[in-house]
Amino acid sequence: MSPSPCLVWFHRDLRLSDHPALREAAAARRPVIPVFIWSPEEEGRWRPGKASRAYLLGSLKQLEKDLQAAGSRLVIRKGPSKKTLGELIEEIQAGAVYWNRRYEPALAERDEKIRTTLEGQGIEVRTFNASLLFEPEEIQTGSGGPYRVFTPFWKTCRAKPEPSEPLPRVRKIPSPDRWPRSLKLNELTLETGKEKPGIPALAPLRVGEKAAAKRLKAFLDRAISNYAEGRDRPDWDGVSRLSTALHFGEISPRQVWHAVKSWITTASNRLAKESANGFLRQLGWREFAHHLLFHYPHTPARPLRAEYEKFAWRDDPAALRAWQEGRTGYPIVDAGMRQLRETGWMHNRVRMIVGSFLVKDLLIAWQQGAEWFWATLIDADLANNTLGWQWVAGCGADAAPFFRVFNPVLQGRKFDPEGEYVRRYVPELKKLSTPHIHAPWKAPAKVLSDAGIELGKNYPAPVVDHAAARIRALRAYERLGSAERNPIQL
DNA sequence: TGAAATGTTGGGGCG
DNA sequence: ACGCCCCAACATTTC
Repeated sequence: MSPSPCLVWFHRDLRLSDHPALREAAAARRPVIPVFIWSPEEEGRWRPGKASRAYLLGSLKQLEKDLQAAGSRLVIRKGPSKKTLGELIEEIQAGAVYWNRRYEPALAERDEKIRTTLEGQGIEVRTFNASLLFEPEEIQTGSGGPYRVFTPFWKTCRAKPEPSEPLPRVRKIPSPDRWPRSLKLNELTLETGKEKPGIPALAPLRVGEKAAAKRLKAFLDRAISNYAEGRDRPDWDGVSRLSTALHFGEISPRQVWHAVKSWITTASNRLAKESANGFLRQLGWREFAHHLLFHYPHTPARPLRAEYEKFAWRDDPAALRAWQEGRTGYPIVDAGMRQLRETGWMHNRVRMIVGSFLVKDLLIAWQQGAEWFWATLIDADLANNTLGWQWVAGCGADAAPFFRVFNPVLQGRKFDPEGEYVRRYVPELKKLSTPHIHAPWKAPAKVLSDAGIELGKNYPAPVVDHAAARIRALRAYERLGSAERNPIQL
């Protein structure tokens, strides 16, 4: 009698290398059935947005091909996870289900319930860590609680044993005698959402596990040695751009970690080594984001610092739309927002600038920014998105103090000094000379007309005056502070 | 992973 | 020679 099949339930681990669930199942010499279940309603408000779904579709296509090359298939289903798994188990008489864990609160809870149910039915369940260097519970403060400040969090992580080496790629996957039925990928209708905006065009060659490995190699070959400077330069190709691949698990943080570590040992100069360590620290922020989300599950919607619940945000749909569409009149902000719409991605430095602008210059609630990013980013990740917005709004863990207001003109001049980034995404300003590129409203009339720009006609005048908006933001923050000191008695 | 306001210092012009 | 003022340049404080 042949051993019962094992289901390998794919989540955000769309790869064949360093995939513990698949590796263990394949090593057990029992038939393996890789399955992907589309059940977005189980993610509640934070079901994948439009851009994310478009990328997911591409990534699943690549995974299908890669599984086929290993002699296997990807079984695709949709419906409630527990019910769908139950049906599959029944159909193929599976004896085991393996998966790599997810840590988003709703999903972690769902998966634990499924585990309990399956185990109650006598099914073997094994789960693994494939998407973090350090799992949320294993890092604790001296008093046993979660961290709220990055530096001590990361220090504790670094004091632990190194993350384990990545597992080798699974090359041959044992097949069952009979495959269960499967949907076609396009039957998941991942691309048909009606909500705005449209989806970015994705080049298939840039999606999937192989593309992710290439991206990492290219980063190590070129940009990492100058990452200390390059990470802040949206006009350069100075960052890894691995966020999307990491979110979908086309590459694992362990793979990135060890590749960078070994690069450091071969690097010759001190600056390059420091740059690479700075990049590892960025992986630490990703860990920290997951740690926080796990321990403070309410934070995608509500501030970690409770006093910010009372902050008097403005409701301003017109300004919000101007921000979303890249029509604020501040070139660096508009360039970022248009890069986001056109490509589904934005440089991190610019994410901070546009975030600060929404929250502080426009005084619009950070949650509205988080929702827009969620809909438009191909790398949308609940942990990272939550941390980023709470950081910029000053209401999160280890956040920028509220009075730290980015000046979009100075930031533009500092990090896009030639204006190349602005000109790439805001073509109306293409002919404007560099000294004026970040503040067109201050350019002499002749300079503007020579560049073919008519403010308010083919490029907007600033939606707010930054100096005045900054003061307004500080006032709003001040009121929050005084309310805190002198709470209204009920 | 700011920026603006305010304070300090030191060189040079000048009476 | 000296004090005074101006004002960068830099440092510190404040928001």
